[in-house]
Amino acid sequence: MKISEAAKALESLGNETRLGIFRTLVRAGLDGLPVGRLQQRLGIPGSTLSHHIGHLVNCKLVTQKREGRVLRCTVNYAKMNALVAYLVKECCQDAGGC
Amino acid sequence: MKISEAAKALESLGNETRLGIFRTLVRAGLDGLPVGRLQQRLGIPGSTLSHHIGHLVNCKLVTQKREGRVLRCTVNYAKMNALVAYLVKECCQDAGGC
DNA sequence: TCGTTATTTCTAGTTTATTCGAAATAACTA
DNA sequence: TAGTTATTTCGAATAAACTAGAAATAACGA
Repeated sequence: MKISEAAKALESLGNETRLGIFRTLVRAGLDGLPVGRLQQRLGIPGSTLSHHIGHLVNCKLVTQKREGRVLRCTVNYAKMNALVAYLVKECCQDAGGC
Repeated sequence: MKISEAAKALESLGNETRLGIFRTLVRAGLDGLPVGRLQQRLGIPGSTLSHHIGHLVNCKLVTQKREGRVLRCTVNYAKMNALVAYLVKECCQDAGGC
């Protein structure tokens, strides 16, 4: 993983609204949640929510799949794992507690 | 760790310049590096560098200790570990690959 | 005390992000 | 096709972040 890619993903998670969206999706498990359900749970205006989801999708932390009228959002665990692996590998070397 | 705290740390690392600073400090190991040495290595103007280091210090990912004329920066591994732990615990639950 | 080195704080210009209403698009159902 | 629901895109306002020169502060040595 390149540093620019990691920074992009970290930046995405580094916004409380987006981290909240992401965490909600994580808690929803492998099935994820439709955008509308996220909106219900988080109480964010649609356009704002869509903007933030777009951010997460753009850096591949979240994927979307259309199911009829509904767009289902799911955490991309592979990407998340790669990010954590990057942090541990590139940014925790030589650490006492790592 | 509260979500706001995690978001703040992630936001800090979510900037390529700061992630570069952080990674350089990690690679410097437990001794860290003085600000001036970071400046030499990264080629960033002093005021800009200071601004970014301040950001990292503010969210406690980096600590600073004065040694005479020099300010030595060191990675706060405990904080970094806590952040990674947060990501794994709060944001990787129910994951296939976690 | 004066000069030098190391670093921060101040200030301001420029860019980028956030927010959300309104309008547009997509997909279904009657 | 018309109506309805789900979601995005557009547009524009506000806020925040980034950058870096210049001035200020801190610590040392002569």
